Amino acid sequence: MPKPSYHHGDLRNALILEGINMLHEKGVAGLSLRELARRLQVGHNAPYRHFKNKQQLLEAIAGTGFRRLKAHNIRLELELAGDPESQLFESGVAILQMAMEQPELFRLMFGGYLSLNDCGEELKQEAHESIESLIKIMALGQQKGIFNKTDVMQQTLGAMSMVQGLAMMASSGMLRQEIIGDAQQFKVLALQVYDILLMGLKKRT
Amino acid sequence: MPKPSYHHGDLRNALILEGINMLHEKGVAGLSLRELARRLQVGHNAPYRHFKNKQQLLEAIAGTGFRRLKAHNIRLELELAGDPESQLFESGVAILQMAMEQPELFRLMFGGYLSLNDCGEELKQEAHESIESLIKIMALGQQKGIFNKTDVMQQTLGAMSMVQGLAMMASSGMLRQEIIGDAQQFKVLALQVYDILLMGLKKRT
DNA sequence: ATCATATGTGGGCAATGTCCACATATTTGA
DNA sequence: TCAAATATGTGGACATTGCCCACATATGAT
Repeated sequence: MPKPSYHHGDLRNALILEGINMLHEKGVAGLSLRELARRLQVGHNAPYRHFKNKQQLLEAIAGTGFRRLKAHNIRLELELAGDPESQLFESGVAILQMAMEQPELFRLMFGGYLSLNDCGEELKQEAHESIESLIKIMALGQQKGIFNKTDVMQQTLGAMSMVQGLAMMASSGMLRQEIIGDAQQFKVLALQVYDILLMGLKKRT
Repeated sequence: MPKPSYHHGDLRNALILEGINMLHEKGVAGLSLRELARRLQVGHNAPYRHFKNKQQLLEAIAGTGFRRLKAHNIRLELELAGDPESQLFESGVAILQMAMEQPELFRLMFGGYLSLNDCGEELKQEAHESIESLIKIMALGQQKGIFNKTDVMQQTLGAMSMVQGLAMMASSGMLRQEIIGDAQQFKVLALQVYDILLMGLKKRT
């Protein structure tokens, strides 16, 4: 039975979902609560019953992204158990893919729109959890003698920096046209860049 | 003689300078043309005589940043001629410093606010020139047998990715508090991360 | 059935980006 | 030299936005 009723039923989720759409269409600056409400056939104030302000909706949207990354990483931990090198690669690929396919979401998550200092504790937690497995990967790699034995945090930060940097340049269009022609060419380049990281991390044999 | 006249005299530059101030105070989203005009004691439409829209002012501001980086890199080319390793390091330090001291400007330049695809040809050129010397550095390093002999673009992209990634995380507050306590600690961490990059680039001897 | 709470509605306000017509300097050039 | 073209600045206007308010209606507990 349809619900042409006063209440929407699941407005909170609908806001997040349609919010993601609008984010992809118009970027984070173009995401408007009022238009969101219009799209969902709802008064311009209804969103405020579910989110204190625009920032909080953005945080919720970013949260879905972080949870997706975390889920992916957990799957990798199972599927590639004991193979930190592959885990590192695949987890990097996932971020790259996200940056290419949903650049606006990626930028919302990692571009500093939510200062992560003054945003909800929940998002902070989710962001942290999304990279938690990376720390495990590096620790495992060191333990197995694959990666150089140094500060785990250093290596984690190094790996994150490299991947994030490449992803950010890809998503911000900095090398969309100048350097990359097609997706294939980008894949090759990304692989080569990954090699540099790996050489920097691996033990010299 | 003071000029209490109808015309401001050098509004365009004043807009850019005060724009940089407001950028640091309120971030790129909080930069408002109208408040800018108010601060400069000028009608709310005066800015439009010098910039077609807000985006164009942002491009001009970003341009100053790119020119500064370019100037710094050129100076390095002279001062550290023939020492690509030091050039690479110092040019990375400059970016890190910018990201820490003027995070909002850094994010404007590299955070994808100006899609770099649909922005003025001039800015594209300036952005490109600001990283041009990095390409020279890598080529020189390979030539001198310091860096691995592979695709120069690959190494350039790798180096940029690592530095940009670290800088972006630093400027976006992602590791402001979680990982870093004071500036000293960050410097150490940055140095360690740089080591990973260097090991990835250098020839195995 | 009643009342508290959750959810949605409309009005309103200040701020913003941008368009317009108009005003005033400055420069040009005949 | 002086009128006309151009550059620059002004105020008014409009749509849009985020967010606050009081009010309306639905839902759920007692």
